[in-house]
Order: sequence, then C-alpha cells, then structure tokens
Amino acid sequence: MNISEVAQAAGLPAKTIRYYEEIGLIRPLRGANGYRRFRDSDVHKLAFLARARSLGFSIEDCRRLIELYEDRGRASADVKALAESHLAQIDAKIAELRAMRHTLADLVAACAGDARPDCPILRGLAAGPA
Amino acid sequence: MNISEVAQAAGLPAKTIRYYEEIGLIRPLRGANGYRRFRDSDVHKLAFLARARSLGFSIEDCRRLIELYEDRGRASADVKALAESHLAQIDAKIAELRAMRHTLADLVAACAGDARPDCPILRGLAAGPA
DNA sequence: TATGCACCTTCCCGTCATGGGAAGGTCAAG
DNA sequence: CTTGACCTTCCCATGACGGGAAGGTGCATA
Repeated sequence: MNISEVAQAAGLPAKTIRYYEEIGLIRPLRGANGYRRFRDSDVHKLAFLARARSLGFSIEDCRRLIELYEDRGRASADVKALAESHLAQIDAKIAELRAMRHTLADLVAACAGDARPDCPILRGLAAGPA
Repeated sequence: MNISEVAQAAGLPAKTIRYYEEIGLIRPLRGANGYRRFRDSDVHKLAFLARARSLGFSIEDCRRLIELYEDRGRASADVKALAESHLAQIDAKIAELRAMRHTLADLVAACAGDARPDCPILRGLAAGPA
C-alpha cells in the first residue's frame, strides 16, 4: 500500500504518517522507486496510534503503548498505570477548564452587552479575580 | 521599575514580558543604559494580560481585549461577544475531554491491572471505538 | 510516443506561547 | 576593584503537526 491509501485506511493525514516514521513510531518498507510500502502490520499500528492520539495520549505515551502492545510478556498493570496517569491529567485539565469557565461565565453574565462602554468583563480583568 | 520587579508585581516571568513587548502588546520606555523602564500603566496592562491569559484567552484575543480596554468609546457588546466566543471554545474543549475521559475510564475499569498480558485497554486501542 | 496529471519524495519554514541558556553589558556593595 | 545580581540580545527547543516548493514516478490517454 502507498501512503495515501494507508492514510485513508488509518484515518491519518499522509503528513502525519511521514512524521510518525521520522520519529521512529513506524518503519515502513521502501520500494525500488523510493516510495514507502506499508504492510498490514504498519496499517494496524497506525490505526492504533490514531485511536490512542484521539484519546489524548501524547506521542511519547503512544510510543510506550506500542511497545507494550508488541510485548507479549507485558503486565496489564503497566498499561493500566499509563492509562490511569493519563486519565488523571485529563481530569486535571477538565478541572482547570471548568474553573476558567466558571469565572468567565460570571463575568459574561454581568455584562450588559450593549452599545455602552461600561463592561464588567474588562473591569474584572483589570481588577483581579476578587 | 525594572523587569524583575514588574515580573513580581504582574505575576509573569521576565521572559514572557519581553515576549509581550516583542509582539507589541506593551511598549515600555528605555533607560539610558538600555534597560526597560516600566510605567504603572505598563504594569497594569501586564496584570490585565496575566489575568486574561489565565482565563485561557489567546494572545490575539488579549490584544483585542487590551484595545477594547483602552477604547473609551467601546461597546460592551464587543467585549461580551469576544468572551462568549471564548466561552464556547472552552465548552467545546471540556466536552471533548469528557468524551475522552468517558472512553478511557471504561477501558481502565475493564483492565485487571495485574501481571498477566491480557489487556482490554490495548485491545480497545487495537480494535477501534466499537 | 508524448503528454498530462495524480501521486510520491525530501526539505524547509510556520504554528503558539513561551523556556533555556549563552555571551556580554551594568549597577551597587564591600 | 572585584563580586554577584541584575540587565540586554540572540538563538535554539518544545509538541505535533500543516503548508508549500522543487523535483521524481506511474499510469492512462491522445
């Protein structure tokens, strides 16, 4: 398979696939013409990567996940620990965003949103989170 | 005031303050020695920026907010529109993270997390979001 | 056979909002 | 006069790609 076909199959842009090769996540073969030749195993790996990325795992997490995926002697505890750590980061991010949302929503609610210049949002930003 | 004093006062790293000058968010004066000299108005602006950034506004949003802040003829509707648009982005991000969290939590819950290799997390990543 | 067009390649720059660190000038204290 | 804490500019790095140029390849059609 050539790259655009694989991109279609894995749901990743060709650019991203080249990037994943560059950083060593995949190692497709090369044809005599210099084109990348992807095996089914490459395509599976890329689909795996696409799903892991869509769950928010970093590239380095993905690298580790692929290692574990290919290690038949792995302990599921290692996978779970990685996933739980990521889950904790997601929760932290959600909490951060919810705090922002809370403050911002209060300011927005207090703002008349008309043609006059008086604005509680700007006052809030100028005066601090008091 | 010199930069480190201002950094303390505004709650921003000196590096960030230099960056904000570089991109034209602030225009501190310069002393004969080449050091930046910050007026009170610069410090206020930086504190404003720090708070806007902490609410997740992008630098370009901040630029616009500062413009509005300094425009005595502004309409609060313009500020409110900007804030509401940002609020919508925050909500979208929260929704995305919650979706991730949901999927990932299911996988984690299904994983024994012991010394055996069998792992629903890896199976889930390999098999797709079914 | 020529030609066109879609595909492939590498290479380099841009994103966003900084952080790190080098090389060198300045200032105040001892 | 030196030390050490400041300050300056400059360049490189991050994460995870995207855009686009310059040039080679493969295949169908006129």
